[in-house]
Amino acid sequence: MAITIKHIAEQVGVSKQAVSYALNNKPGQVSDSTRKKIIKTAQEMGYRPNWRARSFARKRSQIIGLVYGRPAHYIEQSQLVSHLVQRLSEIDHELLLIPAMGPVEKWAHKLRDGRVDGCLVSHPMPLGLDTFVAEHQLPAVFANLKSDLPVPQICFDDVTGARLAVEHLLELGHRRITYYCMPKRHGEHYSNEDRLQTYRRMMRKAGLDQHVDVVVEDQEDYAQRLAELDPSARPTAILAYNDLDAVALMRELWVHGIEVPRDLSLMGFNDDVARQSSPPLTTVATPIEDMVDQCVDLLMEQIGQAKDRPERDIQPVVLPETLIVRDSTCAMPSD
Amino acid sequence: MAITIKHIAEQVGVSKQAVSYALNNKPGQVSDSTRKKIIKTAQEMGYRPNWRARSFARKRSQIIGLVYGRPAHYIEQSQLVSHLVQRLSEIDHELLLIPAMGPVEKWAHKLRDGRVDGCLVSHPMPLGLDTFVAEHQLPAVFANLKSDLPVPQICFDDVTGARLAVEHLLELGHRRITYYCMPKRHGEHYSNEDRLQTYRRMMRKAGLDQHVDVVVEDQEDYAQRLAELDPSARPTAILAYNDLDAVALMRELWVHGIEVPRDLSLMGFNDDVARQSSPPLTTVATPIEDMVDQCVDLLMEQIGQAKDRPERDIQPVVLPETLIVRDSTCAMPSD
DNA sequence: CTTGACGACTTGACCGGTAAAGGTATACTT
DNA sequence: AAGTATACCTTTACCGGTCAAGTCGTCAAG
Repeated sequence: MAITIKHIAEQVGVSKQAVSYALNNKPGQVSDSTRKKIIKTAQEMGYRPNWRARSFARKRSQIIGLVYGRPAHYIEQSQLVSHLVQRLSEIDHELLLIPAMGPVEKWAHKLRDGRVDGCLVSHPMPLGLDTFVAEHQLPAVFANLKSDLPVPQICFDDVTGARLAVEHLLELGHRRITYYCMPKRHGEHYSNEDRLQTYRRMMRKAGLDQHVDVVVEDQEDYAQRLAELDPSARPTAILAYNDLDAVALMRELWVHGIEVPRDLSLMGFNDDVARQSSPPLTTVATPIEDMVDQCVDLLMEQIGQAKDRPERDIQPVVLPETLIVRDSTCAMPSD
Repeated sequence: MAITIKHIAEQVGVSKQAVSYALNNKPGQVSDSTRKKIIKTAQEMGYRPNWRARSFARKRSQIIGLVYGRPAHYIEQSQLVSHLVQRLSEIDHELLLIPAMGPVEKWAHKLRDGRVDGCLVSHPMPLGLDTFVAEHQLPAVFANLKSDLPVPQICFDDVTGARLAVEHLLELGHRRITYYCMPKRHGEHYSNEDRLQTYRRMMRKAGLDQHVDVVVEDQEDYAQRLAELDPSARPTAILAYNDLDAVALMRELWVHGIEVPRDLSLMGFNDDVARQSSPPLTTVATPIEDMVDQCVDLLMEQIGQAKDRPERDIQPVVLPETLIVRDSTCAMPSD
């Protein structure tokens, strides 16, 4: 049987409430001497506040939910999760994983029934969650997601990021540049759209319309097809939608005898697994940690003001992306 | 203001308790007609049980904690986490991440104060946690960890796994085989010990004592040193402690002009990132999903019987490992 | 006709904290 | 000396469920 404040109260000879005051450091409610006595006894008895009772009474669980879609994306998210946990622990909060499977109604109630104080929604956005959040005015932040609804959201400047990427490849002398991404799946990341559009615009501007070659494919097939092409017809550079796809493609290319960057320059986005590949991938970094920090701040702000609710101002925050040049891209041989 | 059972009770014209009975499908306490009426009203009013109140009253949170050490290990754990979440959701539970930083006393109380019903401890084991768990008889399972204390634990058969690996390399004709691992850090995985010992034993048995060359090093340095060695003195095969280290080493080797498997066969353990490398890594798979399943079962068993506590029988469960041959190992040129 | 069993509720207490209002004594005004 | 502020504690109620015991008809058995 665990120790409760009642036990301490009896032991010290004061009321429950006095103990509560003392242990919560409420100022001016308890004399210093009794406070010390109470704290000492609590420590001696090994008291730990019952977390369930406390969150019930306080109407706050100190838990933040992370809502996310397909579990396969976990690797991509490991940075996010790890930094998020870190950040939350600094403010004495914890992270609950809330997989979003099936229709919103099936699981979204978990965000309203008190198990979490607020939530962070991560890519890919479960269909209809923005509606749900807006409707119930839930404390939530959409991380790296875009929604038209007035929900707090933080995302990256993919337009600039893609511009940097294309510029990098152009500067290296590449002309046959392909944008590469996987088929669009339900709830797909908006980033792809922005990156793709920017790529197209940049290519057009550079007068390379005829080779605006966008591929949405299956990896193995694609590598095979590239290998069969005559090198003079093959793209000399590929800009992949993200690092994970880029690295996977790099492997397939290797299998088919195309070596990066000797035969083909390849780059990705996100700077997540980019460092692990051979060769290390040139990429456009998305500052995940900054994003997490901002998400947490925004979320705490919402939770704090939960009562007054002075209509939240929903300015989507946009974070900058930066080019990181590694070894998977190189200049065209000057011929 | 959220709907509570009290509201429903008033609406239907019955007592709170009747509503509770009806909604929890307690048999023989409520007539079918009122039950239906209650359920219908609850649905109409959009009732959702207050999760905080419920877990307080039931003394059960339906939350399982995942205790883990250094956050850097997150990638390795993504399979575990993703499958664990999946599995828990099937039994209506959720996963809370509990990072173990600093001394046990600082955070282990979280496992006792009711925020989780039980926990799964993952690699690396926080120092002293087994003692804590044993002492307080907490519902917990140590996943892929070994402890001498009587705590429930599930781990892999690393002896057999390492044997398979070495046999594989020997069969390919390799003789200069090196076991490669990173310097031992606090709370290091026991697997390394078992794998290393088995490697040594196998090599001795094969009469290759003189070349029992175990390296514990820094990656970049090591690749450099290998590159500087004369190929005839260099190991022809490296068995890395895990895939992550193996892949990282592969990259460094590539940088220094040593190509896998042409110049050197390389393999790892775990089959986590093995498929992503170029070339795909030969590895010894550790069946994470099986492990998770067993962990969950074991944990639920403990939680269920929490009251009677018929002294738990602590038989460490051992799961088999299997060899997966991919493209990073090949036969020695027959000379 | 009584007794007992049972089904279908209701009542009151309780989980372990917290919030708010309610005493006292002491000190400080005026 | 009466009024009032203040410091320090206690009392009571409450959060929203659940548990266990109690009530009250009804119906069957004795």
